[in-house]
Amino acid sequence: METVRKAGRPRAFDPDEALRRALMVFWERGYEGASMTSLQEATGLTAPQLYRAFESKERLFERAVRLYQDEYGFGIRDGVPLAEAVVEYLDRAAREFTAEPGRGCLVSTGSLATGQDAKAAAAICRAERDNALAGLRQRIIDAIRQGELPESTDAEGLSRSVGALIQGMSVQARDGATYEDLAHIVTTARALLASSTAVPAPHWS
Amino acid sequence: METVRKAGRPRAFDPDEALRRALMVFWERGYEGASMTSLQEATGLTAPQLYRAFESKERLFERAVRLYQDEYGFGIRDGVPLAEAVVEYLDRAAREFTAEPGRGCLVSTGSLATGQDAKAAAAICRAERDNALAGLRQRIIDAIRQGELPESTDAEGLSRSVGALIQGMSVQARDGATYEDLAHIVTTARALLASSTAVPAPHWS
DNA sequence: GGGGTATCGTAGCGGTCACTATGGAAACTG
DNA sequence: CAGTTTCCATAGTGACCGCTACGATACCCC
Repeated sequence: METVRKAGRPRAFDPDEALRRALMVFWERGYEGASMTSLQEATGLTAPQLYRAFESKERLFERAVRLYQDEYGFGIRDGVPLAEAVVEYLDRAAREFTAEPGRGCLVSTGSLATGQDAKAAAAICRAERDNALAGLRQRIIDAIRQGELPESTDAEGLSRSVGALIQGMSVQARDGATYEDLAHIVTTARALLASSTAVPAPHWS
Repeated sequence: METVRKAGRPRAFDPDEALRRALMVFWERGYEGASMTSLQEATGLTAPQLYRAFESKERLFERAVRLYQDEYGFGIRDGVPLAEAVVEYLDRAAREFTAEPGRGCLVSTGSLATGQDAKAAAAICRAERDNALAGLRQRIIDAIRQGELPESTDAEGLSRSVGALIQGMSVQARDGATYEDLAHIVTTARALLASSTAVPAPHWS
């Protein structure tokens, strides 16, 4: 996958590196809180450089969300009982949301606004949230079908609850919660899952 | 508490009514999404009228949050087992967050941004969230002390989890979830509380 | 070298933001 | 009545927003 040489003056910066830095700004400040000026400062680029490379703030955010999913995103792990995988999922979220103080999740809390500028960004995040929730629900449905969870399990309720815990952890992380704070939520959720799981709970402490 | 007549031209509008309408705008669009222009349109007032009555957008928001707590806020009910009261709390939140489509909670999701303008608003909301979380935790600690919940209950974890569910429900409500959607979360939380409650669960269906 | 092309840096676009200066109007007091 | 006080409506303010026009510059191909 060589970058093909083309006519014209070559650009004097690495777009991937710029995107990575822009992501950090969006992650820290949210979509609306990240002004183009702050993005220019973080990337060390001028406005036209950013616009030629990424077209608009909205598209830049879209790319940043995609990079976020690729680099920092995570899903429910396969090959282990679902209850265990979900707890791992929550724990990884708790760690990541608090890796930098006051960070949270780019998708969960990076854009909830209904301002004119942020409407597109909010739609992007909403779509990602909806997608994650749907995937989680499907995983639970499959687990029920395979006898991993009792027939009586409310897949809709369990997926929405786990999603809500993630989103709530993101809010609390932005409010300054540490990993130790959020770990309490993970532990509580473990109990919830254990109580709704037919198979005996694994040997975690 | 009569409003005392004073010298000077009387104002031609009802500040309480204006505040009430401003609250609705903040609730629907969040702090940053609610521009002064939109607030003027919603209240039918001019900018100087709003500024004379409320000093600044930030103070207006502060007053709106206070009115929100007074009019729409709710707490954990006394006089019933805590587990039941918490479920009621969650259910009322679910109903309120979805009473208007895409509304959610003013305090939970009305301001998470770190933009320059919204910093004060974010601090107000964060303080309210911290306060609510502390109150919830205290209620749980008291319940444990009174034998209503088992000694082994993790008060920090339970309060943060319930708080996270509220915040997550707010996110999902803003994403378009209906009461029926969120009711699944309430039901799931009921199971969580039942499993961690020493006293037998009440006779709800 | 010359033409084509895409980037560069400078400078600034129109628009919206929260907010206010100003002068007149409407109530009070004495 | 005059004097005082407070609110009214009009018409802006400067700052910042996302974004771009423009002429110069640096690479490719022929």
